[in-house]
Amino acid sequence: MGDGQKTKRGQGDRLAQICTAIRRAILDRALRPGDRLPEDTLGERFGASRTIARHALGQLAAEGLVDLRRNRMAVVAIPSLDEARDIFDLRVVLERQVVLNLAGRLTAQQMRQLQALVDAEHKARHGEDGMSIRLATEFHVKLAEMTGKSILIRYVTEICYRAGLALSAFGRPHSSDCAVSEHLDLIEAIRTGPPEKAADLMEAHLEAVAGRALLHAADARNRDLMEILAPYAEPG
Amino acid sequence: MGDGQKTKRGQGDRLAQICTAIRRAILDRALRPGDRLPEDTLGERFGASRTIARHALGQLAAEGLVDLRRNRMAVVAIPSLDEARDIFDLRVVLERQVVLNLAGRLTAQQMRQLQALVDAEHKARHGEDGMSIRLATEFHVKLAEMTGKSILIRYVTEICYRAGLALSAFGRPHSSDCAVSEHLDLIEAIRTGPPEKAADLMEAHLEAVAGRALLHAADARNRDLMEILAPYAEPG
DNA sequence: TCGGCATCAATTGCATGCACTTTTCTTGCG
DNA sequence: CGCAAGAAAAGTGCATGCAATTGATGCCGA
Repeated sequence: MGDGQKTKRGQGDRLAQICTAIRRAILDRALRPGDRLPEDTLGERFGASRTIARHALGQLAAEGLVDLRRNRMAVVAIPSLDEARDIFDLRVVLERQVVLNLAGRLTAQQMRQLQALVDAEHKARHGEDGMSIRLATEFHVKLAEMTGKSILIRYVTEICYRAGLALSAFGRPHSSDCAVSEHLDLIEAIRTGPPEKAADLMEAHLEAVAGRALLHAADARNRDLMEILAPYAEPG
Repeated sequence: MGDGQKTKRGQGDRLAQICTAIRRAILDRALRPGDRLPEDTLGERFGASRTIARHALGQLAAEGLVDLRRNRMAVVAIPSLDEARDIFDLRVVLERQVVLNLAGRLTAQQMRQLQALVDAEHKARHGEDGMSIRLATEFHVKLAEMTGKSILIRYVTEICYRAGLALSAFGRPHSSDCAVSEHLDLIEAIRTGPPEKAADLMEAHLEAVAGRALLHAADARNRDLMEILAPYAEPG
């Protein structure tokens, strides 16, 4: 064992490896909407052949993180503003469910885990902005995982990543996307509060995030060309 | 044009073709939980190589319809009773959203489309039971599509298929899984009623379906071995 | 200088081949 | 007669090769 460097080690799942790497890169804004993802490059980077990279891109496309058009190079998905809104709308619904499932049932150990994640967020707050989306997402995903319901976990995880992508597309770079204190309040509400109240807090939290990021997004960028030109289309 | 039979025609997407074929087969109960899905056979059946079949299986696994374990043959997923319950729980939440989106906004044409689907269900009612799940599912999926929200559409579609699989695993063969009249009531409620009321009706409808199928499922089959043997474990 | 067109490098789509793993069948033994 | 060990068959995991498509480059005429 402890052999050289590549041939037999993580052999297990380079596919999953590629997927998670790309997901993380998207949350970190290292990959931004529209960025190209050539199969060769991907495969080469991870010591796999195009076959694997291709398969990974297929999975990511199924998750809505990658756009895959025939005979064209794969690109990181470019969410429209409407899609972004729909994503956050549904995210609210799903995460409300998470909170309803969890309210009043957190074990001490789970509390500790969540606390640790929030601490990490707090520390990273002093660093660059890029990591904040990822850490915030990890918090929300961990919450979902605590429900133990695999379907809910999968959907929440997926939609959190897509929301992160939307934030990357529309959020202002320096906006504090997920206020750390809000996560703390959330934990407290889930631990003590009545389920409905905790769920409402989650809803408010997510609305706040979406609001901060998307409210005036149309002013800032990515507007449809039609929309941009509309005012200029009047005769005279 | 009008060439022979295979080489250049549907070339476009044999992958999607395989996926939809398997999905339909699952809803029709032609494929049942645990059925084997060898790559070769699949590819051969659809005039594609294993590469494509493999990719298709990957997609279906991502949707939760197929179980994919390393070096083992793919099988149609075998939902546990808990999973089945979680699926229906989340399905209720998602389809409530669909109804809330649609309530009071159906166009005349949309009404006609839904009516047509219910008619088809009514006709098939006289035929064998197998088709009823698929037609009922098509009704629910069509409703989701009418929201125009791609994320909602994707999740509802997926969860409907998984629910169909759960029904296939636990539902009694002769149970009328989706009462046709309930779908009619649903349409009416969505057209006229206040959103919340329509959503409640959808919830009641789905609870009824799940209840009919899953309530006593544990009595009928698929019990855990531990559970089965528990009464016999007493000493003496 | 600019737009259209041919050529070419880069890239995807897919099948096939080979190594390895699992499953099934067979055969010999208790 | 059952059953376990081993051999053969079937199947998966993955890389690579080749044809087809695309996007870019450069050329030429206006």
